[in-house]
Amino acid sequence: MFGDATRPMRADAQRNRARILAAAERVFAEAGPEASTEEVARRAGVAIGTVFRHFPTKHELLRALLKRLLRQVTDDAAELVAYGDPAGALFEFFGRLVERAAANRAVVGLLSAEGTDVPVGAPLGSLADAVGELLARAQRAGAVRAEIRLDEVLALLESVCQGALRGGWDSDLRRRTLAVVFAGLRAPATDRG
Amino acid sequence: MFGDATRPMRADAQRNRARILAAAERVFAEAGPEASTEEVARRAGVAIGTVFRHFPTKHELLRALLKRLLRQVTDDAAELVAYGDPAGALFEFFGRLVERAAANRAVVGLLSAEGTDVPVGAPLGSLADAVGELLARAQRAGAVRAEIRLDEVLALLESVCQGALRGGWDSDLRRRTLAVVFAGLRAPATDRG
Amino acid sequence: MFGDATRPMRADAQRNRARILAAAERVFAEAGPEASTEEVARRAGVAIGTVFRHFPTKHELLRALLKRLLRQVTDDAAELVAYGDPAGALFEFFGRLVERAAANRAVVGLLSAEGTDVPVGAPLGSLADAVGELLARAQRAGAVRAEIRLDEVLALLESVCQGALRGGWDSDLRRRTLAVVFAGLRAPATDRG
Amino acid sequence: MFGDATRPMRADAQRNRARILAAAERVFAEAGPEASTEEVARRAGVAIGTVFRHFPTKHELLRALLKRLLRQVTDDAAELVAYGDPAGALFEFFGRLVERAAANRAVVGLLSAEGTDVPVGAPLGSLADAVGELLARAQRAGAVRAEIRLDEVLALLESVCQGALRGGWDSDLRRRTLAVVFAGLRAPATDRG
DNA sequence: TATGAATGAGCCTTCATTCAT
DNA sequence: CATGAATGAAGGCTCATTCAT
Repeated sequence: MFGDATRPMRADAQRNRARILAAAERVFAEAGPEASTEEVARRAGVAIGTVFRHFPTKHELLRALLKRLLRQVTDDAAELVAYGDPAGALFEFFGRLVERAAANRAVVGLLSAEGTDVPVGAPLGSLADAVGELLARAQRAGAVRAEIRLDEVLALLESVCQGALRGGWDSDLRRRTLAVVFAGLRAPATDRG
Repeated sequence: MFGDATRPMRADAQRNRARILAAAERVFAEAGPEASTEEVARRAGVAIGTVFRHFPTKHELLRALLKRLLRQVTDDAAELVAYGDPAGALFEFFGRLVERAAANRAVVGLLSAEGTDVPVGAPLGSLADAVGELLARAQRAGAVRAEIRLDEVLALLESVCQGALRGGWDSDLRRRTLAVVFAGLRAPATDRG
Repeated sequence: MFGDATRPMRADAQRNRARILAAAERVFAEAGPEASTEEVARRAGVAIGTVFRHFPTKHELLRALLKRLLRQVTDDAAELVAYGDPAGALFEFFGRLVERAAANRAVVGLLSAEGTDVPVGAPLGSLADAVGELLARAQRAGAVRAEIRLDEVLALLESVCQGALRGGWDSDLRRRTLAVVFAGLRAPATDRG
Repeated sequence: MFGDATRPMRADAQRNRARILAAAERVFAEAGPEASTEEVARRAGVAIGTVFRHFPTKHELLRALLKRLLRQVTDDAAELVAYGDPAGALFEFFGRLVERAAANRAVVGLLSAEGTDVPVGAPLGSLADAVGELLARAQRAGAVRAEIRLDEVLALLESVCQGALRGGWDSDLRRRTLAVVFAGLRAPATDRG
């Protein structure tokens, strides 16, 4: 009657919620957002109804996943803004994100949120902001050419993530591919494209 | 049952086959491979049965499409090998392909054939060969750094195609994004990534 | 397991049972028997499990509701038998019941119990008895034609309840519709009542 | 290319469409609109896909059924307007409709279209018009009291249909119940309801 | 006893594929 | 050969009912 208004989630429910998210992450990472909710349930070891109790819609499940991922990624960027060396931080972030994308199809949907029907909304803006900050610092530190703009950096980010995901690159190829992109961002004044 | 082994395809059958491929190209270009086969039939102006008579499986239809596309693209590259100026040909090819991909979701599946469940097989090799030739010439002409290898060029190609497709870039963004990649391939000695 | 056979229900249990019935009445009155049990629980302010502890089946819950309603209605009739004026009591009862039905979808299921899969059983008999008594008195008082039999009165009762419920009649239409029925029951030229 | 634009439906398709409608009529007549489409398919002896090919939505199936029914009923009324004797036509129509409703739950939904989420639209107006015409003629012929209005006639119609459906009346009870209603419509001037 | 999470059968709908016409 | 109707396996989602807490 009185006491805490919203009780903490029951232990088993919390466990299941976590399991479902974990399963969903794996499933969608592997098969993309077309993967069936039933498969998620199977992988999580719960009945289909349980998935829908926690996420009333497949859409919501995806959103939850994407938001979590987005938060992680944004935090990653923010952390590099705070502590990283200005010159390398952008490149470091690039590398981390691409690596993550290679293992997680969902990351990719994240970056092309506009094209998906699973909009992540405002949080996506914060990622752009964070990357913008990394870019600005790198430029002030002279590590990236001044005329580079945020939108092409984001475009490159998205591209390489997509590529890494689809292409099944090994870590060496990933390194060399990124090296080219970094060289493109860094090169002093040679661009006569 | 008896008589000549393989008759040449009847005229109307051949016309239908072509129409179906054309329709499929448009449909999959617009809506991706998830588009329904029925829609392809509708657009081709034939009945669904006809589609399945020519391509016993949706899979096969996609394969046929991809092969055709691959051939076109490969021809494009070969032509540039033959007539283009060595220094700019690779970049020109890059630009053309990305542009095509932006308008054709199928092109993208093409380049990440390995990762998809629609393998294109050998023909993919010829594209790689042609691009390899373009790369070698560009490098001999001093337009691309010597240490760049074919696989990262292909990786970049695929990446930017994916990005252009998913991101819905306008032509300006496309130009600037490619400029960075080209700078990365070209830049003299700055790469210490 | 051991000890006294049937303990009187615990106070809080009894309170819950009442709350559930009240909530169910409101819910089913508004949304019909298709309304979800969960909604009943929500409205009653109890957990779904509690509903099923008191009524092991949705079916049983409906039966309980209908029986209660039936008792109320029957009491209504009995009261009119005892105190009402013979000539008008049947019509008064008719009017009250129809009004009730217009606001309570469940009442309707009640009267067509035979046709529903929620049989109310014996209690329905008492209603018929009470209405029979009202009819007999009205006939003795010369207010209703002698050849009218109980079953058609019940049939009319049910009909108009159904109609009022489904049709969403306003009170004026209800009055005029009942007027026709009453005119039909009343003796042709004898009515001076 | 030229020739008839819209070919007549293939024989088997037409047979199936008819079977589905027939099955649907039976199923919904028995179990109401909540009955499952799967059950309709089963009863029609076709696969579920076939039902949805003919009626892309359960809703559409219901609409088709209701419209057909409505047309039949309206035709019935129109015919009585044209050929029937003014005095008896309204009562004859009443009787026919109630009889039909007793065997068909759908008829009932038809009359309470407002309350359903399967609106039949304009056609419902024509039924009201036709009944209005029957009423006007009956009144001019002196067979029905002048102060009776169309809406209470429709209300009674709906009520008795509902009642007949739900109550499972036999033909004798139906006759006697209707007799009361007719008496109410006809009785000279006694109404003091 | 009460709670509310878990279950799983069942519903509507889509779509690749088959087959009678 | 072409047609297009029929098939039936999924897929997303709901809800009565059960059972661990």
